[in-house]
Amino acid sequence: MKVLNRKSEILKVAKDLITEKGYNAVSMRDLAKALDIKAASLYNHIANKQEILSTIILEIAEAFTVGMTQIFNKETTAIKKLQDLIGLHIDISINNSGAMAMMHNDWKHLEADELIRFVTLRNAYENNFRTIIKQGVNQGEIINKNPEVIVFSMLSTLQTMYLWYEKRGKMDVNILKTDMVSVLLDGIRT
Amino acid sequence: MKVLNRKSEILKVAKDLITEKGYNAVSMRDLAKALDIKAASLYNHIANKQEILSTIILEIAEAFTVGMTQIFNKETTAIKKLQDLIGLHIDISINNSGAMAMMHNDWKHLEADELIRFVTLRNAYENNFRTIIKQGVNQGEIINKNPEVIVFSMLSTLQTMYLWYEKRGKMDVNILKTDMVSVLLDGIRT
DNA sequence: CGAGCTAACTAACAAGTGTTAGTTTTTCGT
DNA sequence: ACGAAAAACTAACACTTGTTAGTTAGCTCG
Repeated sequence: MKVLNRKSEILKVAKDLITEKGYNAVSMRDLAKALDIKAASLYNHIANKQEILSTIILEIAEAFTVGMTQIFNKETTAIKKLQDLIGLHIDISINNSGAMAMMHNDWKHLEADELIRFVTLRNAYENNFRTIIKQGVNQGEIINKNPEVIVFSMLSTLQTMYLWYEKRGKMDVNILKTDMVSVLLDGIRT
Repeated sequence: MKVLNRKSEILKVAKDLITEKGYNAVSMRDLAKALDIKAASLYNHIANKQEILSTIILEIAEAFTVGMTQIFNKETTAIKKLQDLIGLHIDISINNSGAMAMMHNDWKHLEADELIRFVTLRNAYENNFRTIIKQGVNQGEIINKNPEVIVFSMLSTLQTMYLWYEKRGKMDVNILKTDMVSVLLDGIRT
């Protein structure tokens, strides 16, 4: 089988390094050294440092957008949509923890058009999430508290899951999904 | 009244700048310019750049440790302790969003002893949290799911609250507390 | 007034930054 | 085995980084 082309390898190593140290703390020379080449050689494969950041972050942001659009447009209850969203986050987080970390920590180092694009995607995602919650409230499935509290408490859990999934002995994905649904929707009290 | 001394002013401005751009993206010259002085003048007040980071992060980390210790040692139910912890996070987050952001984003740029101290505090905090959850499970107050899922879903919500409290029209603190307790303990289903 | 302290300044350093130009080596299909 | 394409190299650029040394201006208090 043909292996990854060089650009993909560079992005993979960059992902690991930036996840560990942060975008600004990884120099092009650091990245080159990790690949056992010289910094100038990187420019045969990428245009500049920003491209590394924007490629990785926008790719995963768009994966979330695709997943959200699909779920959002289903003809089903708000609760079912939330269950699906939890599943979506788990599936993506588990296979892309590096990109998740970068999206979480380094999005603010995006520049110009790519920053705008990212923020637009993120806002659209949040708005869809909020709309689903409000539908659930209107249809009596979801408690009538401040929807912002609900939106952000669910989202912050889902968005930082990548942080602890790795660390805490990778549990079975299906068990994780049902546990997560149970905790987020029904709370933790007996 | 005597105003803040110069060092406190510097730390305050640094907090705002670093919150917005990240530790590595704020140079000593940036910080100096925001204070209308030259970079070299900063060194009359602080030893080096690290001191800014460690002072701010360790101060707030220790505030959490103090609060946790108090709550942890109370003679009361696990549920009551969790309610108090939610209150603790809200109280601290509301008045220290800059420091919260730095603790969340920039702790990995701490060095040497201060990094060790921070990680130690954070681990101790998490362990106490986990212990409370397990006590609750043993006493039948809390559902018998994987405690890790419960610990991290609560903690990630609490730790990123600073991100959205400001943005979303600062709600009344007491309402926020009861809503948060309700969502985190009893879920969102009717 | 004048000593002492606080807080600012200028000038410079050594190291590290992203990036470019031009060149050489390596790989690979024909 | 040969030519082309891919991927590496060396050398250098202009600029930014944290930090130090040495000096000066302004305020307070005896």
